Amino acid sequence: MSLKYAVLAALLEGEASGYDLAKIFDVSVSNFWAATPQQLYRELERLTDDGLVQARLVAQERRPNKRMFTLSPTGRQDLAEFTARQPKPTAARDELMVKVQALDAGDPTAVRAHIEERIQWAHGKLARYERVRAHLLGDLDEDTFLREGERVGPYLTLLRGISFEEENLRWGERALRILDGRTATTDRERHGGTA
Amino acid sequence: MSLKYAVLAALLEGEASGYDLAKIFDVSVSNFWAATPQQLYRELERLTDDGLVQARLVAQERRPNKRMFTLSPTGRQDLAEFTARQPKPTAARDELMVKVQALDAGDPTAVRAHIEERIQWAHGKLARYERVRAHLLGDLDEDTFLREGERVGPYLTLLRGISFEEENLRWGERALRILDGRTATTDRERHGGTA
DNA sequence: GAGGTCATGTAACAGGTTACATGATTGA
DNA sequence: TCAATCATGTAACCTGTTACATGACCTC
Repeated sequence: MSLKYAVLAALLEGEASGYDLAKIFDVSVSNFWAATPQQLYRELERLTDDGLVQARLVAQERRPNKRMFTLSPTGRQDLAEFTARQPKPTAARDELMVKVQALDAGDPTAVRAHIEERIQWAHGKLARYERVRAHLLGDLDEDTFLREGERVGPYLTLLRGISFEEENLRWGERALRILDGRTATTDRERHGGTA
Repeated sequence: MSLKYAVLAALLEGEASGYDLAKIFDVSVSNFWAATPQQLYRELERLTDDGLVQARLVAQERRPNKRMFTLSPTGRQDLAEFTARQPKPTAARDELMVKVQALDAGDPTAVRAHIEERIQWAHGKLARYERVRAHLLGDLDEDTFLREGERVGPYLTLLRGISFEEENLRWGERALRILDGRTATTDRERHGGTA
């Protein structure tokens, strides 16, 4: 049900094609709501049928035709009412953590490598977030933007995305140190100790 | 597909009924994999059919009968192989953030109230996590446990859950200050300023 | 000429959500 | 007596995932 509103909220930025939305979801919305392009196309179909978005066909030369979608007044109002309703609690789905949970009965070396990949991933995400942040701020400094900017919503969700990835980094580094501390112990036990 | 392994990983703690698992998911596993009781019952059915868990019926007096589930050797091996495979990236689903994203076109007062509720929720989760942490540590201090404890996996995922909720708290407080700064500005503009 | 981007879509299946149902026991 | 706890389950529906298909362009 919330994918619907995530799409409507994304369309607050302006007219977009399904393809555009897929990219927007990939770089920013995915921090709080993940969706595949297929989900988006299906959802846009429904939103158009229900009159919450307006679609117009744009013919292109040398490119396939595309459909551009805009929030309709009904859609905007539906979205506004949604913001007033009480949200459901966060539902996390992190496969890495399932592997970490089972680490001791599994393959600790492989899980260690997965954690390292997560750290690299977080670095990449943070770099992209910094570009999104600069774009949102435009030529304002942060304080001015937060006091007077027209739309702080996207900035607030971005801040949450940034702190999430920073925590991934901190947690990951700590987890690696902990795991290394354990193999070190095993090594000392095996070889007779070097403390 | 990962719910399967989240259940198997939870059964590493020992034999449990569907009802027990629902509680375990509620207090700890839900940080990285949320599931309703109905999902768990269905999954346990499948895991039993596939021989990854063993079920035994326990007749009770004054209580409905229950089925207790244990990891089978096959299940344990399947879980170990799972830990070695590369995890999919995290998929976030946070309805509050959808509302925050649309805040400027919605009901900022209501969204502010949702953020306050999220803060309260985070306080509650943190309190419960501290109890889980004390339980995991037993009578060891943290360093010793991390070096020599038999199962650090659940402790590592717990640390991630704790830092997630602490970030919710920090983000929420900051978001409230930002929103208040904006209504204050509007008030000054309306009434002629008090700076 | 191989792989990436633009741009959309179908179909089949797997997984998640919600509502409902049962029924005894225990504690406020 | 009301609500919560223990304990499981069915059915219907809605969402999410994966594989596949099309086809022209652009860059290496």
